[in-house]
Amino acid sequence: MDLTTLNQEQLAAVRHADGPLLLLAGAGSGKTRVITFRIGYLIRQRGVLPAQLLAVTFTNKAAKEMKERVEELVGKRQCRGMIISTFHSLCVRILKEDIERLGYKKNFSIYGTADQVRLIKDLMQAVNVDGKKYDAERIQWMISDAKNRLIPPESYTVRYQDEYEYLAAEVYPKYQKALKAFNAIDFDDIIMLTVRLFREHPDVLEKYQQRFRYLMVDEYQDTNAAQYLLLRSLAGERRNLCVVGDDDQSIYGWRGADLGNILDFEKDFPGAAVIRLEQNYRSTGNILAAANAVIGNNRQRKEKALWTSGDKGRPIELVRCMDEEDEARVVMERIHAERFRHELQYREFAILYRTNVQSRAFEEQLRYENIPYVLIGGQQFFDRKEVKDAVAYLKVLVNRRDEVNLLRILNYPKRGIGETTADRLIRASAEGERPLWEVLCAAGEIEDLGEKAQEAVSGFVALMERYAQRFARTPNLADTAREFFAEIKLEDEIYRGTDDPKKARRRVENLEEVVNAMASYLEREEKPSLSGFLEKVSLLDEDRPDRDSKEKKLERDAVTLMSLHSSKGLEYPVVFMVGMEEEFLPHKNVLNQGADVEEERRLCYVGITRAQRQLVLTGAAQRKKYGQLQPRIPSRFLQEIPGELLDSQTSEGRPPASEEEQETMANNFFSGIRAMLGD
DNA sequence: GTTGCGTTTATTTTT
DNA sequence: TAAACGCAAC
Repeated sequence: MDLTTLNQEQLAAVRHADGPLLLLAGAGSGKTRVITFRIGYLIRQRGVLPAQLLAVTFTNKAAKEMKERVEELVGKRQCRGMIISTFHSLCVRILKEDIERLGYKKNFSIYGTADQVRLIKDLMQAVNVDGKKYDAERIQWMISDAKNRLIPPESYTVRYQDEYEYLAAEVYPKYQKALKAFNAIDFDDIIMLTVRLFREHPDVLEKYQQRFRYLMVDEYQDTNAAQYLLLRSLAGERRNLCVVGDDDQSIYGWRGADLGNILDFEKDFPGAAVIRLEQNYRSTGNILAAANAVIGNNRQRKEKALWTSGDKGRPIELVRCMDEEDEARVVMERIHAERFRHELQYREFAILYRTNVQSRAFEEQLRYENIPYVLIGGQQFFDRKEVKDAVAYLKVLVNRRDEVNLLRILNYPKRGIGETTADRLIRASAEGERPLWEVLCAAGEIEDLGEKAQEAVSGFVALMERYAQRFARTPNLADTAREFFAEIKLEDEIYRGTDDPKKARRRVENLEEVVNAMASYLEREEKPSLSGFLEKVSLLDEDRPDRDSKEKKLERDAVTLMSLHSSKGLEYPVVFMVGMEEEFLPHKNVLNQGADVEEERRLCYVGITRAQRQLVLTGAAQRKKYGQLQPRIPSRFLQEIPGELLDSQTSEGRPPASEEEQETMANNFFSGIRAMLGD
């Protein structure tokens, strides 16, 4: 650990051990390095025990990376007991320990958005009088928003008087009650319940305050009210809280992140030291100048400017294209040309866009040109129906009170428990105020159930009980799961229910991937359990297994495609920011709602600062939308970049066999040959 | 319980 | 344009 490699500010931050510290770290200022050095410094120089350290991040990826870097710095042995995790994993851990104090059982289910929406739909059906269809997702969003602001059901008040608010006010308490009856918690509860646990049971809080002597938080600008309170409680009197963040990179306001947390840190923690890291080690001068110019238009921010001791680099390219197809082609041409001229690998390119749907045109073109790529985000693996079905079975095995998932699998695959039977069971459950599972177990006692139905139900109960026991006994979870899915014939059901055989094949593969994910979980984990696996799945704590997973492990050389949001924290030698048009960036919805354009500008800033050497901005003059051509207007943020930094071009549409195109074709030819040779 | 057809509706970002 | 949904007919 060589402290002399740090600049003055970085060194000051590393050496600040006790008391609150606000580290304002601009993009590319070596922030992660400072955090890891600081952890190392505390352990090595200050004799802090690893178990007394807690570092919190937002994404599993960031947590994993930080952990690896610390281990590399101070040695794996010195890291034993140190916790570096996301807010959500940390809180699940805490809840696993003491949630019984709040009246839940330890085998609680974690509900993701899809589960939540399903439950809310059911509840709305029960409430709904006028037969009008309301958007359950919107209600889900409103409840989530309330939870992020720590508003419990009983305190939810209608402020704007729109019909959705009234509906939310009605549904929210029922929703929360149902969750508890199902022994389930949703994503927002993970944080909110932990805060409540600490507040209502000071002895529990004290336990953790005793343990965690030094707290560190990355991406502090993204914390919401609940997370803020959590940190505050944990920091306690000792106030050894070091937060790292950049108000200019706050892009999760829509998820309840409160920019006030970072802007008011000095007020919340009087006497806090403030250190700014403004020297940038990532990008060229031109790129930084553009970034500074754009973000300078925001009013709500702490004044700062990135600078570099390096040179200006190449100008930023701005390419005006005809339409989305043309845009994709332009990007491909650039990739080929850059790769050729500067001997770059595919993995050194990233294509960034505002919305996930924009990836499509690029994917098509990349596939057409045989360029390998990885797509980050988009349709989540665990959101696919077949995956959710499989996971639902496992969830019910662990927690039989989980009725959302119980109802999901009750008659899937078909086992003779039709709608009428299900309705009768549900009614019996409601009338007797007993959990649905108990009713199922006692199906024989329900008179209005036919003999056949009774048999079907008890068969299902027996099946679940049998496998619950097997899972509890065997260490070989993956094999048991495979057998389980085979026995209930999930695969057959997929083939039957999918007309396109190709799609069916895909889905079956996805089902297999669930078992594979479980197998790799078993390898990694010291004391594996079914509920442990489900926890990882719910928190998306695994590299998402998709059909590329094997190759991906070999660090495939591929172009990266992702949203601007997912790009935060990453860097690439060449970055394409595509779709630089009004209504994309800033996004249409933001404009309509008259909401915060500043957050969109920050998003733009995040994108620009991902680029190390070369930044290419593209936009289309027209674009197909819902099958119709629409004229497009260049993004207002482009005008905020000083003209002298830009090299503006117009794509020539399709020039008949230009030099560049010939080069493209030649490259395609060669990459085709390489592909044939198995390169 | 399923299939097929016509109609509607899109509209952001994710732990 | 495309996917998702509802409804009617099997």
